[in-house]
This record gives sequence, C-alpha cells and structure tokens, in this order.
Amino acid sequence: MNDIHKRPSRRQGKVSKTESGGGQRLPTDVRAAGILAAAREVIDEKGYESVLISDIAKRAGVVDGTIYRYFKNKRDLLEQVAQRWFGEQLAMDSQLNAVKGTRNKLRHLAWRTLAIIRREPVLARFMLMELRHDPRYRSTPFFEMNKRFTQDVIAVCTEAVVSGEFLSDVSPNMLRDMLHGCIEHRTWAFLQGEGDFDIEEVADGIATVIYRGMLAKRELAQGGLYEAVKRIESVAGKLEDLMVGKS
Amino acid sequence: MNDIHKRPSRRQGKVSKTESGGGQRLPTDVRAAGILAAAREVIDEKGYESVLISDIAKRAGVVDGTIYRYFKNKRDLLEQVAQRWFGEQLAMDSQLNAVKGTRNKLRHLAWRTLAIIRREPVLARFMLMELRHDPRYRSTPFFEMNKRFTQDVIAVCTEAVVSGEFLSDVSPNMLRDMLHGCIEHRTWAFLQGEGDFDIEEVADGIATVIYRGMLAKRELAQGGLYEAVKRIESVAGKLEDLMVGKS
DNA sequence: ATAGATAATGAATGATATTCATAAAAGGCC
DNA sequence: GGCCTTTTATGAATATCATTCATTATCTAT
Repeated sequence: MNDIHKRPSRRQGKVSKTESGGGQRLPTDVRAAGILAAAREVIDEKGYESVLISDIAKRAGVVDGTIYRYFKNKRDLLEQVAQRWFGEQLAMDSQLNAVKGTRNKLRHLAWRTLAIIRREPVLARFMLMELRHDPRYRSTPFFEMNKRFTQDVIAVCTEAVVSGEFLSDVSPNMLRDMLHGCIEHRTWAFLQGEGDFDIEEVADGIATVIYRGMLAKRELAQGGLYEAVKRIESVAGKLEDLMVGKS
Repeated sequence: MNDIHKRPSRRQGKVSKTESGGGQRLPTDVRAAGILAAAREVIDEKGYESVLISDIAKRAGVVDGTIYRYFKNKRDLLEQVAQRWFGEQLAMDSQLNAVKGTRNKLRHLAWRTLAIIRREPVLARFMLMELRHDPRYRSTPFFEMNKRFTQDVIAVCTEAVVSGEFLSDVSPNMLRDMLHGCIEHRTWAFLQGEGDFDIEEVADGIATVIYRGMLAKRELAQGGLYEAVKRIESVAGKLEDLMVGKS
C-alpha cells in the first residue's frame, strides 16, 4: 500500500485505507437523480446558504468528486434542483381559465404566487435571493420558466386593454412588475423567517389597486361625472318635490 | 533572520524579507477612512461580487490583516461602505415638501429612487443583491436607513387617506411595497447590465396606477354610479320626449 | 531616553470548492 | 470464462479566499 496510485505531489499525505474507484456503480440517470434528491433534501433542511458539497455527497452516498461527474459545479447542481422543484409547484397550479373577470384573474395570479411562497419558503428564498444573482441568470432555463409564469399577468392586462375595460396609458409590463414586485417586497420578511403574511389580504390589495387604477370607466368620474351626478341628483330632488307638491 | 518571531507551526514556510510591524502608522480614523475609500473604489471598479480583501488592502496600502483591526470582517466593511455611499445619495435628495399634490408626490418618490439607481448602479446592485441577503439584515443600521427612506410613501398615502382623498381599504404599507417592489423589478435587468429604462415613464406609470386605484371619488363609479347615470340619461331622454310631445 | 501601549505585519490556519491520476467495475468479444 | 476497452467512483491534492495571531515596529507619556 504505497502511493503510486496518487497523483504527483510535493506534499506527503498519508495514504487512506480505502482504495480509489471502489464505489457502487449505478446507471447514470439513477445516480444523477440520487444526487439531485440528496441536494434538495439538504437544502430543505439547512437552507441553501449553508449547503456544502460534502453534505450533499454524504447524503447521496457518494464522494465529493463524484458530483462533478454529473454536474458542472455547485451552482449548476443547485440550479437544477430549483428548476425541478419549481416545476413541480407550477404543475400543481390551478387553471387560470376557470377564473372569470379581470379583477378576479389578477387576484388569482397574485394569490398563486403567494401560495407557492407560503408552501415552499425555502425554495422561494433560494430563487429570489440566490439564483437571480447569477450574472448569467437571464440566460438560464430557469429564467425562461419564471418568465412564462409571470407572463400571465401581461396576458390578462393586455386582454383587458383590448376589450376596452382597461385604459392603455400604462404598459402591461409595468403592471406585471407592480404585481410581482409587490409580492416579493411583501414576503421578504417572511422569507427571512420573521413573521407571517396574509395571502388573501395581499392578493386582494394588489389586485384591487391595479384593477381600479386601470379601469376605463373611472375616467368618466374624473372627467366631471361625479359633479354631474350631484347636480342631477339635486335637480331630481327638486323635481320630486315639485311632483309631491302637485299631487 | 530565523523564524522565532513567527507563531508556532508545523509547516516550515520560508521567511519573508519584510519584518512584521514595519508599516506606516496613521491616526486610527484616517486609516479607517482610507480603507473605506479604497474598498469603495475597488467595488466601484470591479463590482461587489469579485472584491477581495487583498484587493482592498493593496489599494489602501496596508496588509490584509490590518483590515481586521478596523473592521469585524469583510461583510462589516462592505456594509459600512454602502452605508456611507447611500447616505451621500440621500443627502443630495430634493425636498419632498416642495412637491404639491398626492399624485405628484408619489411620482416624485418613485422618481428619486430611480434616479439613485441610475446614478449609482453599482451601489444599487450591491444593496439590492447583496446586503439584503444577510440573515441579520433587518437589524443592521442599513436597514433602518432604508426604512426611513421608503417610509415617505407611507406618509404620503396615509395623509391622503386621512384627508379623504384616498380610500382606506388598502394599507399604505402595501402601497409602499407596490411602489418600491415595482421599481426593483423594473430595474433588475438594468442592474444586470442589460438595457436601460426610462425613469420618467416608470415613475409616472407607478404613480398613476396607485393614485387612480386609491382615489375615493372613483368608488361611486364602481358603486353603481355609472349605471345610475345611464338610467338617469335614459329617463331624461324620455322626459324630454314627453316635453317635446307636449309643446 | 525609556517603558508601556498600540498599530501593522504576514505567515499560518481553516473552510470549501474543484481537479485529476488511479482503482474498480461493467460490457463486449472471442 | 478470460482478456481488453470503456466508464464510473474515489479521495488526496490543489486552489482560493477569509481570518487569526505571535511578533515587531512605532508612538506617547513620563
């Protein structure tokens, strides 16, 4: 048991009892899946920030180096974990089509995002606080996934603009950002592990402001409708008085 | 030149030419300021993500270890840099009092945040993407600073609610989150170094939606005013017909 | 000037991610 | 079933940083 099987080195490390290459061999996809599952478990238990490759390797029953045979690097692995995890959440999403009315749709879109955050806070923290910061974020498949998810807001708003229900002076993109930006801001404290939030209240609040803020009808009130009605009501009152007096 | 001045060790490292303790001694506050300035320069040049303690030390003309005499750790140093930097930005802020009208105030509040982001993108990136992620973020002086900054939105909205201009069914806190959340969402791509954004357009869009969405007058339109007017108009038409027929 | 206090030094240490030469297992061929 | 090729797993070695601390140089008060 000398060190001929070790790569050349200047330091003299001690030779381990275990030989190289002696691990159990599994089909590639099974091993990869095992590592992904192990990673997810560890993340879920310890939070993404303190996950070590060695933790994941231990949990998966392999050695650190093996992980690099299946994943480019740590980030790549974590990204794939998040992607699958998020995918599952999207899959269990209720159908937007079933919801009727622009305001209800907006509320639903806010609600479903909040529900995911509440259901999987660790995943949400991971996505919001870590994955996004990758300089390459916008070219990851993960970005596309998320984009498709948030696009629904744009679709609903665009439809409302086309039908004339919404004014067209604020872009649907902006409304999407208001909705999702507000949610993120609002849930930040929760994701840091401090205090809870009320899903219904937040969803309703966001939907309410955006809906009312974009409603075309409302233009009439601003254009003098309010004053007009007051005048008409007063005239009507007098008219009624006249009629009462007549009878 | 033997190694008696080194701490006990098992490895035999080579002894350097420079002796320990031979650096220039400066007043404590001057040195601290120098390190802060150096750190800020390096951050501004390379972005916060790739800043090394050794970079900062080199720039400040000290050795790595010296930094730990003035700052608890790397994060502490970077936090102090951001705090001063952000403080400067707040100081050059225009006065909110000078702006009249709820909607204009909201627009101004959005505008000033966007202006800081545009002016100091590296600082903004640093604040949004890094400092916030500290598990202790909410107990840092930095958090307080930011809170006071965003509080203005709450003040403006609360005032509008009290005066009866705004409805009271959505909390001012939520409106603050919509405003700042939207800004962050909107500027994310910009902060990643991709594409620009139009300050005026974004500020105006946010202010418009929130303002119109909260306007008390508009409630009447939703509460049937619109339909009421339609009815009155139709009645008025018939009345007119009657009168025409009579004459 | 001298002693004591304090600042600055930089090698050592520690924590992790990542690489890679080598051993073991699997698969194909006769 | 033995032999050769290909693939997988290993884990020590390495690289990269942040952080510590024993030691030394400088400063300050007396």
